[in-house]
This record gives sequence, structure tokens and C-alpha cells, in this order.
Amino acid sequence: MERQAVSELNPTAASLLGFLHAGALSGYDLVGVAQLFIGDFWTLTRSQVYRELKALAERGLVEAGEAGPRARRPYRLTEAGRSAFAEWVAQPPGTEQIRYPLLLTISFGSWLGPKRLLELVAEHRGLHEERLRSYLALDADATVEHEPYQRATLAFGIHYERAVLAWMDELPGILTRSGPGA
Amino acid sequence: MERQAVSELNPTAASLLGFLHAGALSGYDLVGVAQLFIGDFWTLTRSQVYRELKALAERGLVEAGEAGPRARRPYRLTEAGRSAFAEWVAQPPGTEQIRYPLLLTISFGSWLGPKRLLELVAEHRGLHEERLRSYLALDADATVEHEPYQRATLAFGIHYERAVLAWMDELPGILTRSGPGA
DNA sequence: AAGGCCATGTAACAAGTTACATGATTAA
DNA sequence: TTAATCATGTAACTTGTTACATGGCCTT
Repeated sequence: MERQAVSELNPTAASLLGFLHAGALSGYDLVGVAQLFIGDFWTLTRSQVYRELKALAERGLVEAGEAGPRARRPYRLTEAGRSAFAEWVAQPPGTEQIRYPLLLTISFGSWLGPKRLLELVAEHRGLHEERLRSYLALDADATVEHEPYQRATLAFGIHYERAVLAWMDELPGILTRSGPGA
Repeated sequence: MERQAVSELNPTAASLLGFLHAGALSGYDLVGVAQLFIGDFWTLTRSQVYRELKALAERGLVEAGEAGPRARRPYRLTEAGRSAFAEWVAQPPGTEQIRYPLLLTISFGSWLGPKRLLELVAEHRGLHEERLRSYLALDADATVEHEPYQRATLAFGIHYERAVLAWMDELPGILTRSGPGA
């Protein structure tokens, strides 16, 4: 059954190893860093991070240092961790996953009717506008030295948010044919 | 603590109830229907479906009929299930979740360099082209009577795939400044 | 020096995935 | 009529989420 070929890593764990290249960090810090750098397209929570750190420590890919104030425990990358990460990052990434509850609701839109649906969409629209604005600001901000890789992921966000907004803009036309609902 | 207010439903379970409005279906059938109608923006697996059906049956929201051939057990919506669904569908949907491993890899792109990254992107590109093609075909196909709600979700897919492709097209420009890698 | 807030972590539960099991059909 | 295939489901494990616990830090 081979529980673990050589060093199978899930993407979340691998990302943690990636961030630890910059120096030892506590679980709490890692959550912050991860949310900042990959949070827009890779959700993770604190509990996950702590669990992964514990598992990584058991596998010898990280080492916990002595606890500081507030039980803060810094984790340091080991050599094994370094090479496990290198192995992971070289692998072809899998396909994306999207879970969009608004689309579900629209799928079952016949229970609500176009009017109510468009209200719901309008509520979401603001969020997407705001995200786009913040992405564009980041993109324009020359003082933040983005390395090209961050620019690349940022560009994705910009394209994505624009697509969502464009889609929302054409929804009234799609939904209001064949009789108004509710 | 209130384990379950009146009829808390997760979106997956709610969708199953939604599909059961059209008549009794087995778990297997439900997987098929769901994959067809919402599979592009809401992943679900067989095991999940069976588990949810069992849970829904325990809560009286569906009823299992007698097993047919191959242990096929059809589930029928109850009145309670009907109203639980109605309640769910009326609620404002949550925000979307995206998990895109390719973006993760790009985030850690400094370990690979632009050349290798662009190869990875090229591999993914085909998939997105194909999805876009199939969406456009569906959209153009007038023989398939789409109700507007399906058109609406389809339109999302089209915008999304176009955005991904456009993003991929501008990646070489973003990544190849500041020295070629690998 | 007391009260409230915030950093840090854990535990319990829910949802998602992978691998396996079994019995009907179908085709050779 | 046996072997192959496929429909249907279950079990075991991994990942993700929510709620809670604790104790240092800051403010008054």
C-alpha cells in the first residue's frame, strides 16, 4: 500500500515548507504569511497549519524550536524539508477547483425568479469591485517591489475579477427573458 | 449550542434535494445529474452523495424506497425536504472558493524559473481551451432548450475560461523580465 | 493591578477523497 | 456459461471548519 512514496506532500504542507525557507516561523506567523501571499487562491486555516506542522515535524521535514512567550513555537526547515519542497515544486500542478455558491443558487433560480437573483448578484458585485480595486492598486504600486511571480498571480486575480464583473453585467439580459419571476 | 437551528443544510445536501424535485433518484443517478448541472462549479463525489442521502433520510428530508436491481435504492423527497430546500434556496449564498495549484506553483516560481513555469502553463492551456470550446458549443446549441438559469451559469464558465486564457497569454511578458531561469 | 484584548494553540466535528467490495448485465 | 464490464454502494482516511482554551500584553 505504500503509505508515502518518498515524500508526498499536500499543497498546503508544501507551501508551509516554501515559506519557511525565509527563516523560522511560528504557526501563527505562517498563517499570516500564507494568507498574504497565497490566500487569494488557496484557502487555509490556522488549525490546518498547526496540524500540518505537527505532521511535518514527525516526518523530520521541520524542527520545532523552544517555545517563546505565549507558547509561541518557531519551526525551522530541515535539510529533508528543503529537498521535499524542491521535489514538490517541480511536480506538475493539478487542475483548479472552484466552489461558487452563488452559481448553485442561480442553478436553482426557478425557485426564486430573476428579480431576487439579480438582487443577490448585486450584493456580491460590491465585493468583486473591491477586490479588483485592491488588486489594481497593488499592481500599480511601484514602491512594492513585486517579483514577477507575484505579479503573475496578481494578474490572474485581475483577470478573474474582471470576468466576474463582466458576467454579472450581462446577467440581467440573460435572466429577464421568458417572464419576470417572484 | 443548538446543533441544527431548524434545517441547516450544506450546499451539497441542498442541491440533492433540489434535484429530487424532478422525481425519485438513486445515489448513483444523483451523482450523474449533479455532475452535469453543477459539476463545473461545485465538486462532489459519490461517497459524499451517499453520506448526505443517509443523513437526509435520518432527518426525514428524503425517504428511501425499496432496493431495485444491483442494490439500487431510489430516494424520494418528503414534504419536510421540500420546505427545507425552499428555505435554503432563499438564503443569500456565501462567497466563492478557488483553489488553484498552478497559482501556488507560480508563487514559488523562483525555484523553477520562467521557462519551466511557462511549460507548465502551456500544458494547462489545452484544458481551458477545450472547456471553452465545449461551453461555446453548448451555448450555441439551440436544440438544447436551456432555461435562462442554465444559460446564466454557462455564461460564467465562458467568461471564466476566457479570462484564464487571456491571463495565460500575458504570462510570458510578465515572467520574462529580470533574467531567464533554469 | 484589574480588565480587556490579542497572540497562540488545541480539540471536536464536518466535508471531501481514495480505495475497495459486490452483484447485474453483456458479450464472447 | 464464463469472463469482462459496469452500476451501485461502503469503509477508511485526509483535509477543512468551527468552536473553544489559555495566558501574555497593554491600557487605564
